[in-house]
Amino acid sequence: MPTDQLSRTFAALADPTRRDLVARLTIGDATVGDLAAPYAMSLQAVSKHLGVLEKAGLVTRRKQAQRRPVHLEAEVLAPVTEWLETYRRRAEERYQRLDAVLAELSDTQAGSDTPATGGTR
Amino acid sequence: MPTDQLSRTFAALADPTRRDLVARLTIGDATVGDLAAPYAMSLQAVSKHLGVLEKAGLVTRRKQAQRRPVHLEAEVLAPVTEWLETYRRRAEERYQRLDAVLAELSDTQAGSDTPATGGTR
DNA sequence: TCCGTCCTCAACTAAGTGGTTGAGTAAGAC
DNA sequence: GTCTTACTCAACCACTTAGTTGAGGACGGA
Repeated sequence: MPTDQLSRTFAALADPTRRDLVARLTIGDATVGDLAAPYAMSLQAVSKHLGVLEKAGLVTRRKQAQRRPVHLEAEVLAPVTEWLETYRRRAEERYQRLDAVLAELSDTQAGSDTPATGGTR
Repeated sequence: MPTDQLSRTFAALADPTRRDLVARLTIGDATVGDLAAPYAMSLQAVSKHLGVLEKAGLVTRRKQAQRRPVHLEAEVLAPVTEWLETYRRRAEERYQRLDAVLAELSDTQAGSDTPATGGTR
């Protein structure tokens, strides 16, 4: 896994179990045992998943006696959303420019019967 | 890598080279060779990266003589953004409820020394 | 027809992932 | 003290990933 922050966050969310953990943590903090209960995998496996989320900064673990309550740090989702929105928007703008060009082209064609001069494609 | 769509998309974006490819493709379609040029890795490696993006549905490849122009399918970013926004919002709502509880608690403390008679506000 | 360009496929390697089990640690309960 | 709970750490496994090199296919140009 590459070491940059955005990559770590994307990678952390590229697993259904970890996304489910994040989803459940929006309800409230929970201990490792509570979190692990619903899954058909060992507690250790879930602890590892939490480790991945922790390295990505998505989650922090407090100490409370033997418990280790897990807390969601939802702010770090923001840069990810931002990246996605930036490029989705950029792509959309490009389509709109393209549509405009096509519209102009078909106007030209409609206006005269001479075939388009600059026929690309 | 798990086989569900959302996981594939997150995983595809969890690599800086692939994110850069997506970013550059918002400018416009490009051939594999053009895309590979700036990177310090083989053409084959870039072709593999494009394969990953293609499996995630983020990209399609046309045939045009020997060229294989790559096209970005930006719509598939939407479900990812949606997932992120859903849970970011859910977490935020929880914080606001928590803040409200805390505010009420400190109001009660500040307002009188007799314990709260009823919910103020 | 042969040649060069553009690209994919196949095989391999090193490193990382997601799971397992077993052992160990820290802290409250008795 | 001893026991139990809640968890982490370490070693191991099968599998995937990101890169490499080498070979080859498809197509346009001379």
